[in-house]
Amino acid sequence: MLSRREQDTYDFIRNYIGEHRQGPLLEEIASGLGIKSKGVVHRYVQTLAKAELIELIPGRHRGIQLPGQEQAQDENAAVLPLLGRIAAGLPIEAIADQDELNLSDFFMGPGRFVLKVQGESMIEAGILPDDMVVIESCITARNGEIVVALVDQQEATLKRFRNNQDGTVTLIPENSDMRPMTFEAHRVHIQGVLVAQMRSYN
Amino acid sequence: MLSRREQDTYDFIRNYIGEHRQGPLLEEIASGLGIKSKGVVHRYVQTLAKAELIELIPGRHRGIQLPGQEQAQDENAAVLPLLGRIAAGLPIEAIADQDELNLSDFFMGPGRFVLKVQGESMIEAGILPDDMVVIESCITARNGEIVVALVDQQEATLKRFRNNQDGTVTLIPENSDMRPMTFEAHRVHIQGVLVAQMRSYN
DNA sequence: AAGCATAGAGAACTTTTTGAGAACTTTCAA
DNA sequence: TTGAAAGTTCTCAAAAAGTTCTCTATGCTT
Repeated sequence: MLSRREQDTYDFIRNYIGEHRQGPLLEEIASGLGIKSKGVVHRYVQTLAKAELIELIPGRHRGIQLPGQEQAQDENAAVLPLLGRIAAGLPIEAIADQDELNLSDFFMGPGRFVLKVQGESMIEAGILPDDMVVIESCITARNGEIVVALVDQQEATLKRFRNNQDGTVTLIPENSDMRPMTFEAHRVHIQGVLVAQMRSYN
Repeated sequence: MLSRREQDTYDFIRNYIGEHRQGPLLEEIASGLGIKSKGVVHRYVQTLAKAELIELIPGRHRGIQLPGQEQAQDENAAVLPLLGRIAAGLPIEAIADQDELNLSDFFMGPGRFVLKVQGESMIEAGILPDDMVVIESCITARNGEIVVALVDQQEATLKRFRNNQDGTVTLIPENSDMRPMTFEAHRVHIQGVLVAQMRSYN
């Protein structure tokens, strides 16, 4: 847990980098926080680095970075820093460990493609309009999987899949305003199963 | 990471090549930057070459080039085929056009990191437990944005943000079972804003 | 009162960054 | 071919910035 001034220092650094695209000098932090001694700031910066909230290149002028920055300007290895777990319900723990999330591992695979979602039929499964869904091409699905299905060779839809074992299958929307639909199995062609989903807030 | 004068040198070179379609002399760079010693410029140029920001032919007069286009497209760009739109509500159109979705464009950016969601407080915004959220580090947010906020320097939570303009801010969970919480502004530190979300079904 | 954590000042020191310039080698065009 | 022009390699130095100290002060807890 950070003290008040450590938090101030952290906020200043992020603000500065957001504005200037480079790390601040210790003396810039000092004057920004109304501190006269860069030795004091150095102490705070070291604490932040130890908490892995920032990364720093020792000795280097302006050698303060935000985690993950170096990858961003490095190559386009699609890797993001994985900082920890965030409580979306009861607050649990603050930002902590250090790891990496490789986007390729997360999304890529043979026979996969992306579709953009229209409509709200899967909204209760957390799939919203304009989300992108990653589909792995295959022609069979297990019960409960979310699939892209073509009905009567005409309409591709994203639904939860159930095989009724009696020659019919049911496509279930995750939206209480909509009804599941049951078809004879031969009318329904599976195009693929949902393996991932992504959304951009821009 | 470049120092100030290294950056100046790089800017000058790119400017020069853009204008003259050939590399500058060391002495042209020197006079352009107000440096009297070409030895100094040589040192900067070597640094830029080591960082692969420029390419140079040793010894050659005007032997400074910008990196060729060959590195522009690279081998493991995380790209998935984008096949089209899928109807999650009423079935609309079948798989159609051909395009690409670049994962880097979708997710990457300076100062971004990933957190794993715990709890169900944002479930009605389509953010489920175990989803990964991409956060862009910043310390301010606009009303309505979803933010990672630290309350009393203890608890990092994902909530929708509202500034009440009276010295208080409200953090709003997207879950009708939970109540919005209002705090004095100084108790709440924004860690970043939500820019993307992803989920894997494995 | 003693001990501890936080906060700040400032001095002394080290390292990085920047610059000058001399001496040398290579390139290139007359 | 050859000499001026340009690139390369040094050394020296100073300014700027980071690092490491010690000292002081103020609360808070025990």
